[in-house]
Amino acid sequence: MTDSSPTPDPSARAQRLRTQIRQHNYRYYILDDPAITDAEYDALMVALRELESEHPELVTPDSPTQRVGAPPDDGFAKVTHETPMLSLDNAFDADDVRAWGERIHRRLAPDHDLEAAPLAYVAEPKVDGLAVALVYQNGRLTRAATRGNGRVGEDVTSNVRALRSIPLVLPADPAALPPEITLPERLEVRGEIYFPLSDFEAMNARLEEEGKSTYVHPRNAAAGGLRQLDPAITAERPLRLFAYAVPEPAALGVTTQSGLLDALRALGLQTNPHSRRFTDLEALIAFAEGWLGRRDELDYLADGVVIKVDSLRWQNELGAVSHHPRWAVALKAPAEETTTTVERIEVRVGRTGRLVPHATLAPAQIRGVTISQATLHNEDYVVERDIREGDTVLIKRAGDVIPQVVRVLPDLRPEGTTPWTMPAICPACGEPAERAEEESDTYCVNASCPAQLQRHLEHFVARGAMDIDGLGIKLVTLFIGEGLIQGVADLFRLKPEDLEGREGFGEKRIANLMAAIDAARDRPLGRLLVGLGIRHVGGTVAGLLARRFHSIDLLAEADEEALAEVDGVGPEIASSVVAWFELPRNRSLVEELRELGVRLADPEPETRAPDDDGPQPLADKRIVLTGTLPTLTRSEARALIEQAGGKVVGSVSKKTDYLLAGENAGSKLAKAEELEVEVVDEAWLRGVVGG
DNA sequence: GATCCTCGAGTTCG
DNA sequence: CTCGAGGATC
Repeated sequence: MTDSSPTPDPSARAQRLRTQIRQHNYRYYILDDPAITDAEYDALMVALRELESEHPELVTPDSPTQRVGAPPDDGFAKVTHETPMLSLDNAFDADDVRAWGERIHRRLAPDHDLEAAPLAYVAEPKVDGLAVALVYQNGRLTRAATRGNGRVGEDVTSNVRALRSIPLVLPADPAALPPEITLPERLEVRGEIYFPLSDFEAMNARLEEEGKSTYVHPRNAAAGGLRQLDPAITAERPLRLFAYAVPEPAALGVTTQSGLLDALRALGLQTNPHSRRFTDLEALIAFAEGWLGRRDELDYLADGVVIKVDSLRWQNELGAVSHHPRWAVALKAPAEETTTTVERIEVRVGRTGRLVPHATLAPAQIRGVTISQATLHNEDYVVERDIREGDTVLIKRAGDVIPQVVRVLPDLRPEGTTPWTMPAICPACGEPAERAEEESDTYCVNASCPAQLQRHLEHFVARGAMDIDGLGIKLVTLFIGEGLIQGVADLFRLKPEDLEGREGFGEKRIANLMAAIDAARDRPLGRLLVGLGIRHVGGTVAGLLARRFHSIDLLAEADEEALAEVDGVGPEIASSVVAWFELPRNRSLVEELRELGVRLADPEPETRAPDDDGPQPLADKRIVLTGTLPTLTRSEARALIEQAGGKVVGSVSKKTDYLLAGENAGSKLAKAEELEVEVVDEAWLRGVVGG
């Protein structure tokens, strides 16, 4: 065996074994050049384990034997990502990529001579796996979290620690680390965890042999593996990671995406071996399209090719919109399509009264998932494609998720079909339906339409609105069916006696439900406004209105002009709000809710006038943010500014009052100086807002 | 008037 | 996730 000369000192011997094992992991996973057989590797592990069990005091938390720790006891803790994990903008063909290239050139051109220093890009196949964020503190893996919704993910540290392909310690091989790369105290690495296809097939073959059920999709198997409550099971799945991003790359001493990938590799993390740098976008497109056609040569599922601007400085200047960076785009592989037949087209009624045509399909498989329904959106969608009952249609899963009818195959149309038409009446209540001239949607305008009422109640109790725990679609349906409730106000009139003696309603459940309804009386105004279902008023707009008006009475009195003064509210939303409060039935609903003890106002700080948010030192000031601030994130700075009455705008112009600049400020700083805009820093902001 | 971005609403399957 | 449409900005 490799460790053939045991030293008398167990501590030194343990050290040596650990180093050997780490090096073999590194060779196996990163260099793809194993120096020993699996059996030899296992023997090293056995030796280390024996040594550690004889000398428990020698066990260190980062020892390879400690990968599988205690299973988490209940579920997974939530982790908030300090820098949100954004998704990628999609391109569906080469022209979309060209348009993206032109957009970023247009954005950078005013401030830079792009002729002299052409943009470079980095492209690599896009792995269809699970995005994760790994945190290394002083080189030790201390936390691993899933992407989740981008802002909050799940803590899967103990599971990720169980994966041999992910180093517990960085650098994995100090000798291979070039001197110019510095390991910061805290390093967050982002990447994609995936199930290699060869291993996936082997696992399925084994499961089948054992008579167990197999996995349909490698991503599900990888996700299932990561979310095992028992990390020992995770350890059996040979999941791998491609690292591709670091939220704060400056700390690593790199200036480009390609340099970042080199650094990650030098630290011992695997990166996509097919990553390539281009200065010619056309050459890159050829490369990307090449991979789209040869996806099956890869040992992982790829759903496209990721393209990024190479320069981190330019990435920084391009910035991001709310859910994707401007400096990257994913050229998506065409979604897998298949054919099926339309069994029926029916029309459903949404809570707004919108009539939505819907196709029931003969069940069809796409990538192992059975599709049996698809939305047809609106009248135009069906009529333009001339989709009829009985038709054979091409379907796909848009974004690999939402079933979509792409087009009809007219040659396969049976005899005797008739074109589909939007019904003139609401299928639920039979009242006439209306479609405004310039709109694509048809509405049932009957305010007492039972379908709308049902949807409305479901919405009222849902998360995001009044959030009544334990009250969902099922109970709403039951309560309406039994005549217990006819509108949202009736929810607050429910008494325990109404439910007693019903099947499934024990004492405990009734008490819980009553408590949940009671708790809903005290929701913030914004949530109540969401629940009321005013057209164009969702979570965001409701929050804006609540912040400005504080109470439903003041909101009800506001005219269109006053409403449109709120940033984010224009004429459409304003008129929709006014129209809602003009209806007598809505006014009386508000009165009923008031009598039933539902809170209709947000508490105001004592010293405040109704339309004052406290001191407004930055009232009407327009401020641009640039660079990295010492302690505040961009969104925190934005929140502070807005709280003080200021407005954060995207680009420097004559109308800008201040430029709030941090480190690595780029063109905005130059522009501000040119336009003689006052440049300020974080300390100034804290001073002004009294922070 | 064009362009970019954000928001609301409805959406499927496991 | 996708669609359509509203709003901000230049």
